[in-house]
Amino acid sequence: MSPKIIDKDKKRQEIIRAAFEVFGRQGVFNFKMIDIAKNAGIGKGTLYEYFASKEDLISGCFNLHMEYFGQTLKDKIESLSDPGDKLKALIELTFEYFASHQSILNAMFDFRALSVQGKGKESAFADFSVMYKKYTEFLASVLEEGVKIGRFRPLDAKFTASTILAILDGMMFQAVLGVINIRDKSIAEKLNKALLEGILK
Amino acid sequence: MSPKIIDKDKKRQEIIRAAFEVFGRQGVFNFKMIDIAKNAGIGKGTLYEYFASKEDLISGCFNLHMEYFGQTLKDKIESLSDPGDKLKALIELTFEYFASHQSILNAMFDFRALSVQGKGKESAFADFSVMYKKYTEFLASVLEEGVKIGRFRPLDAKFTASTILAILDGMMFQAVLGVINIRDKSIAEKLNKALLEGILK
Amino acid sequence: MSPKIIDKDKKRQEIIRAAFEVFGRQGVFNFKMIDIAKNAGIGKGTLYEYFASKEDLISGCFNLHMEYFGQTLKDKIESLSDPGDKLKALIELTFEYFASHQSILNAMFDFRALSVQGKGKESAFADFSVMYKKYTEFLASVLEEGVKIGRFRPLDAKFTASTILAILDGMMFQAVLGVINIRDKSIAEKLNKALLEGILK
Amino acid sequence: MSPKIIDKDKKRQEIIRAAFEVFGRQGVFNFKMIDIAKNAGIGKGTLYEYFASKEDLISGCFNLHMEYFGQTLKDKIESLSDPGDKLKALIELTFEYFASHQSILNAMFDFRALSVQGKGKESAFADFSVMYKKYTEFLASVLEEGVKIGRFRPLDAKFTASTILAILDGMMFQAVLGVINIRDKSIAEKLNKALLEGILK
DNA sequence: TATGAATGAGCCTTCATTCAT
DNA sequence: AATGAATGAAGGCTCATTCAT
Repeated sequence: MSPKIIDKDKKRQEIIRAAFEVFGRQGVFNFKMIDIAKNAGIGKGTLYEYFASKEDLISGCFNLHMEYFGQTLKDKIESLSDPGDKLKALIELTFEYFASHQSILNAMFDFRALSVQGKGKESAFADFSVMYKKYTEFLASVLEEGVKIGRFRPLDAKFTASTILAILDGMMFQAVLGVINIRDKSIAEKLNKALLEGILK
Repeated sequence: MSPKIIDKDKKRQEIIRAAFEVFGRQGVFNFKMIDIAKNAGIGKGTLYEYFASKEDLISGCFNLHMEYFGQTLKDKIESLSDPGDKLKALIELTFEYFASHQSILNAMFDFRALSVQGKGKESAFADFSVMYKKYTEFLASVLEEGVKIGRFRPLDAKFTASTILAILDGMMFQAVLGVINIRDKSIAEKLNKALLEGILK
Repeated sequence: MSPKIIDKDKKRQEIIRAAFEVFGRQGVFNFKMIDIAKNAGIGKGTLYEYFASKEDLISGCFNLHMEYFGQTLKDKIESLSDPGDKLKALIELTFEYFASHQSILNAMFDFRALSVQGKGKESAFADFSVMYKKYTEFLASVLEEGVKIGRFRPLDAKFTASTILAILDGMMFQAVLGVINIRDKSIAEKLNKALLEGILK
Repeated sequence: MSPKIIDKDKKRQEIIRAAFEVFGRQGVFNFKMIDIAKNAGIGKGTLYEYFASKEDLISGCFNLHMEYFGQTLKDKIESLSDPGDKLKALIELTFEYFASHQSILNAMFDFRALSVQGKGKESAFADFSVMYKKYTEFLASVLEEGVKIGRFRPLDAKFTASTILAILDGMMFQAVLGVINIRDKSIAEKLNKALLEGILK
């Protein structure tokens, strides 16, 4: 019975939520610690009870949501057996997830910039490419499975996986730019149709 | 049109070149003005003879290369008449351009982050989405032209254009992450093949 | 005079003991309140039940030990009648006291720095010079007594007292620096011998 | 012809001078960088053109004056040949130096506190005990020389050197406390007389 | 009484920009 | 035109102190 720990965890989550709001408004490169504190309704010093530094807070936000997004995908997709359904679900979930977490979506692209160089040297951001590799491999395994059971045409699984990820990624960025509307369900549908018609036998 | 003006322009270009080197090394979010001055072999104050501010320097770098890249595409593509060739050239040129300007590629993704919000309020970066729209429209017009002359199957030109851009964009990012090798010519080829087989009659 | 008061006093002493350990390790200028709380095995807030402020805690530590040291000297010296023995005892006791309270010795020199200026404005530290004057006067009275009864040669009591104190002080500092070993009994002996041979008839 | 270097050095000295004034007023433990900047009549940022950090400034001040004091002693004492004169000069010079640099004297005792522990871990302050050893050895060599040539009585050179240093040190501290007046020339004289009468044959 | 989570005043340090030379 | 010394606004982080439990 240690309610303090539960509170601590809740508060950490609440800070991360507040942080994403700030990221969405001011960007991951321009926000100040005080902005997040104010947005979370706490004092500046309190932030440092939950995060060791500004960088720790940023990577904490990133890690939490990558984990959460990954888990969301995993849970849904593992419940499906047909590789075609899996592919479809993957695309739909990605659109849905970021459609309902617009502020996280914006931040993701800042995280990507952070992950590539600069401060990210030794930090958790080094994992961005690891994450990409993992997703590509997962996608490739779905594709290979589909090919094996004769559900998909023969294809270069690795290349196709990479391409699908690229499309999703590129689309997300266009959503951030406001060029396309991620909430428009027809986009995911059209994408699914195009991909499946191009891949399915 | 005195020689001085030419010198000024040359020096500006030289500073931009030096800046991209620094961006590639330290990122667009972490570099200091002094870094670029040193890299360009000039004094700190001299930078301000050529750029009004740090932000002006960043957007100057961005704009110059977008212009240059756009011109490169335009020159090549306008010399072609077949929409299929145009599409092919677009993809190949994009890969080639960034394959031979790796440091610019890295910086582009930082520019994107900058363009979305934060400092970008009033700056030249607001044009990032404008540029995207322009490219999508251009691509769509190529596609529509191809459809009209019966070279491409009937398709949703706007959606397809958006998707192609997304693929290119996503691939570029994977290159930055080091997950794919942009210099590998077979990638552009495979992409072309897939797209054209999916689009061509 | 309830038992609670006794407990309070005990705990205060215990905190002071813990504080000196911390002083010895981290110095009187760098320690944090939390360090002492942890070292005393109590909560941060509890410190403030026993000391009104950080400065109060520091001066509390200082005062307690000056009192204790003063009392130790007094008890011993008042039991002696011969001024020569008194002088000898003073030197031996000083060496012994700090030899067996190394961490206090270290802290004393920090206290001295504190006492001179800075925070010391209104604080108990202003008494450092008062204490010095008192000791000099006491020492001078011993010397004068010795001169009066013909035990010491005629001498400038005030100056000699000041010099003896200076020697003790300077030696203590060399002990802190690790240049001499305060536990080496021969030092106090040599000092005594030199002083007494120089002072005694 | 590089006047800039000369200026830089001069300004560094000027900052150090201003710093000692501040040390004397506020102590080495309580001063703020802005205090020194204001006292030197420069901007806060300018300090960092001359010193890498607060700690660097402190140790810079300390080192400069130890060097200067050491040089002052050396110059004078090496010009003398008689060990008795050397000893006399050492004492007089020490009193004179700190009598005319009261603010430095105050700061020295803070430096000592710093040197013993805390921040001084890896810093230049670790040299305080080295300096002490050097002085003790120098003093011992003067004493041994005096004994050898029959100017001094036989004595324990190391112990006597240590004691003389202790007296000087202790006296300086009493001066800081305001218990004795360092400008009172009779003190150095009395000390010299006492020492020489005790040491000389 | 004991606690430790919360707080914010305060300070070191950075760095874009200016301007005298 | 070119420079770099000087600047000070700005912001991350610390830590003594408070106070609700």
